[in-house]
Amino acid sequence: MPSRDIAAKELAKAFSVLSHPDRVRIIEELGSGEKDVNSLRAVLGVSHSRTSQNLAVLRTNRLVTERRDGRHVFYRLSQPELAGWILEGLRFIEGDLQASEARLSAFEEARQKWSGEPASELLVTNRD
Amino acid sequence: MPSRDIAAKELAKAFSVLSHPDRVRIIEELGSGEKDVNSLRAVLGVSHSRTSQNLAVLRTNRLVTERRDGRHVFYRLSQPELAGWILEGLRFIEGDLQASEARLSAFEEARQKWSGEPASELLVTNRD
DNA sequence: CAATCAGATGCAAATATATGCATATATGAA
DNA sequence: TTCATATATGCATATATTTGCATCTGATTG
Repeated sequence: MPSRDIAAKELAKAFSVLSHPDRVRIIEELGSGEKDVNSLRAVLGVSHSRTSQNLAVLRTNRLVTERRDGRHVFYRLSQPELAGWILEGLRFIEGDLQASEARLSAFEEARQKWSGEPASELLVTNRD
Repeated sequence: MPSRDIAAKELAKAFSVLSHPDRVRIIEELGSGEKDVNSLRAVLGVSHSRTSQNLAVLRTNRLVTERRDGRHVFYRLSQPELAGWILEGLRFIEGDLQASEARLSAFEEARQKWSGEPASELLVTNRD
């Protein structure tokens, strides 16, 4: 398989990991520091199984890493720079300026949340 | 539905537009200037229907714009920087190692082929 | 110190839904 | 009519969601 096919396939796969609302939200939440499965579940307001399975997708694709502490499993972003890259891309993805209102405001909201302070927790504690 | 949910959904949908190998390839090919449907079809080596349908997805989401010239329809990126941005994303895929040797060199090769000069055509001609 | 129990999470099978693709058909320009 | 492209339809595959069960860990009880 030609190199460009391989690269395109990998890129597409990477994007498909990001193309699920729950996973987007998880990344968003983890942007401000590690969280355990149950708090993610609570914030997202979805079933534990759904939370767990979407975390599995992120984990399998190495977007997050886990840390076990007792009965709880804490997740964090494995490549914080990734969030920055995504952030940059938003303005290209929104295409020309006539993208739908919904999408534009969604991007705006994401920009604000994602560019926020990078996890006080990550900087200070990191106790394990 | 809370605005965060809406936002996450929009973001996810935006990413899903990029989560198909053909569409990634189209974007990268258009990175070096506008092309008509049939040359895209030829480069990708897929059916015309498939080409057209994936172009439709990109068009609907305003990532590309069309220009008709006689019987031919030329496509170009709405935001030319999009191609380069996606290409940068390769490094995150490489980043989470376990990427095989073969894959790494495929990435390298793809990078070279895709990072060609950014469309002299866009700068000069634009004849229509 | 077992033995047991409950909380937190993972995993699997079944079903629902979405997406991709090829074939066929339609449009629009020369 | 023919060429270039677009769209519709139906089927196959993939992805998501729920339900139920398994596992692991820490706490409790006897």
